[in-house]
Amino acid sequence: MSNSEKPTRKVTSFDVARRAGVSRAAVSRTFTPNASVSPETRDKVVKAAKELGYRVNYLARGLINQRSDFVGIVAAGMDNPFRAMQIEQITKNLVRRNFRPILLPADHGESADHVMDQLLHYNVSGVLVTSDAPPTALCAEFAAAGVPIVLINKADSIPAVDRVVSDNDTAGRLAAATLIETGARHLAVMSAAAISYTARRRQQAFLACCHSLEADVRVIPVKINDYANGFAAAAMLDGVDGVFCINDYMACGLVDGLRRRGIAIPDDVRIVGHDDVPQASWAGYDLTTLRQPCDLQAEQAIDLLLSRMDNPETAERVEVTPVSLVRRSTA
Amino acid sequence: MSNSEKPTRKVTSFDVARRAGVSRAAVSRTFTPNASVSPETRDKVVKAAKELGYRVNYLARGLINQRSDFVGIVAAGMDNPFRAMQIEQITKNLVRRNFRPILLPADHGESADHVMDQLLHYNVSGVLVTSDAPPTALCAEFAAAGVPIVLINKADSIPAVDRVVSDNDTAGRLAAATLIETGARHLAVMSAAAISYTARRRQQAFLACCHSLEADVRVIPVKINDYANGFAAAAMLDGVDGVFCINDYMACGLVDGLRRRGIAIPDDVRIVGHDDVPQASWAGYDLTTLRQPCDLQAEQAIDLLLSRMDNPETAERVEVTPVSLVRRSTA
DNA sequence: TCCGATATTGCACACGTGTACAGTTCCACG
DNA sequence: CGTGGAACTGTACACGTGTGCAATATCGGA
Repeated sequence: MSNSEKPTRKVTSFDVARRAGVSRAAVSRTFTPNASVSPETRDKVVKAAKELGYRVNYLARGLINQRSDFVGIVAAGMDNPFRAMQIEQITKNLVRRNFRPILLPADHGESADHVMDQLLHYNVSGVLVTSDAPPTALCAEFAAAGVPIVLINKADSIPAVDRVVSDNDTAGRLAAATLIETGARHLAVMSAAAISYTARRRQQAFLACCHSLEADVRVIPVKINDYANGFAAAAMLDGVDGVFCINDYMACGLVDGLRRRGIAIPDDVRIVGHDDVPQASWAGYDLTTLRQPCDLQAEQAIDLLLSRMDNPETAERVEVTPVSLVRRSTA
Repeated sequence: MSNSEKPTRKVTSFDVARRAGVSRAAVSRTFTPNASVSPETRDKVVKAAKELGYRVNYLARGLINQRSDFVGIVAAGMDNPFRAMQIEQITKNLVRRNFRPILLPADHGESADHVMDQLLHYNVSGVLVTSDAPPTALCAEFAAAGVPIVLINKADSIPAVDRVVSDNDTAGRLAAATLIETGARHLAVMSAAAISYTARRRQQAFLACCHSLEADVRVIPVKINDYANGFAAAAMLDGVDGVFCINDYMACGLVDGLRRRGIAIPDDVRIVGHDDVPQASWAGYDLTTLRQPCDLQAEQAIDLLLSRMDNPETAERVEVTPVSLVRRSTA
């Protein structure tokens, strides 16, 4: 209908004010919660805004408010299906709470620092980190800028940085107990402990529990906790009849590797994974595993973020995500 | 070392200017590419900036430049592993080009509109959409605001909206040819054609090719193109010995469902999937499938975004992502 | 020495918004 | 009718930055 209106300047609150016959402040107040505007002027403003297609410029608002609606998510290893679940839950939760998630992949080594450095340019309200833990110096810069950081399943204590960790101790204990209970006598744990805090922690808990039960245990080292390494590790299981895989991603590989070699699951080898990835419940795997409720974990992490936004001076907190055993057919 | 410096005001270009003994404009020019600053003042500014921990406020910069570094990604169905790959490639590509991806999940019906509406508040440089196509009215608003939109694998033509679509025609043809070539005589295609443009298109191409070859074909309707529906559909294959699954996600379900019923693959039933998801190459599936190179697809989509940013007035373009057959053991 | 051209600098304005402050209106109550 | 207070409105400033314009400094050549 309307002709081509080339010089479509961005419509501002000033335009709306003029059209509604009020001051620009009235427009601002109309779109600011808990501001004082009479119903009549509000109506006039809303009407004019709708006619003009006006939207508040959140960048300008963030400038004046000293805080934006952005939350950074720093993630690595997105090939792991668990990471996909995690990111989905986190982003949905953030959007539900009216934040905008800005997602930064940080795979190759030092890029995590670089990428987080970028975030300091945007007045983000907070940062969630699921990749390697950022260096302490950088964390200090965020703290100085008043930007809370929450680490998910990562690393040891850093000053002024909150953390959410899944209950790795219980996980290790449950894994050992389940394997033994289902008949395993020669246990093993598979993990690239050097890489990840989580892997290291679960491995330790598993070993500790096995030792306390005086069970026979070995460590099967892998380079990375992924499918390929799990598959390859099937060749290194002589004399083992029960394996705890640090995550399901790797466990799927192990299952396929064992089948390829004609080894029966769970009769010859029992397997317990971790995470309860979607593939774990696929009929092809039907993996006994430890469920890590990443919807709850996302909730916890974002709660921590908000509470530190409100009072930044509190001591760092650690929230533990509960773990529960999901019994399926591999153990 | 330094004492607790509570009133840590955000450090601005003004602070840097004072410390370096220059004007604020000099600071701005130092951090603006292709600006005119002498090497000496630049050095002074850089030194002062480092000492103070100064970072350019990109929100303010975006305000003055009328454009931010943000690119919106609207995605649905993140449980599908292909979506995870897609998002990983897109975000990595964007970050490499110095954009910040803001990821908005849009699963439940109308929320895509709502979520995209939010983006108009942020002066985003562009939007990539992999969920359902946004309504035409909304697209017009983006066009008016000068914000390019690129649809990935979605919907039909919308004015001023560029698209990237994978080569669905070739996919359907290759699938049919491969199934027949490997001995199938009674074909079927599985897809929730009502839901998705891509599914509809691939199905059509497959049927057309079968008809032209005078092969026996059926359509097996499902509600959603996911694992569970693929698994359940294994019960509906009487007399079928070759199936084209619209995506690998569903194909994995079908494979597991058939195995459960004792049906041999590929001897009794041949299967061709689509996407070449990571699971397709897992030993447990070893799926013959059509590879859709989503790294290339991301590149194409972002190229379209950039080229429309430069000249917004051009007619809408459609880029086709090539598809290639990956022969594995299911066909 | 003088002059024109070039490189560099600072001033001042603009981007679009939130809100303190003072001023105005209006109403209820004495 | 007078008055106090509540509700509302507009003015003016602030947020942190990029850049046009004019002014100044520098330099090479005649």
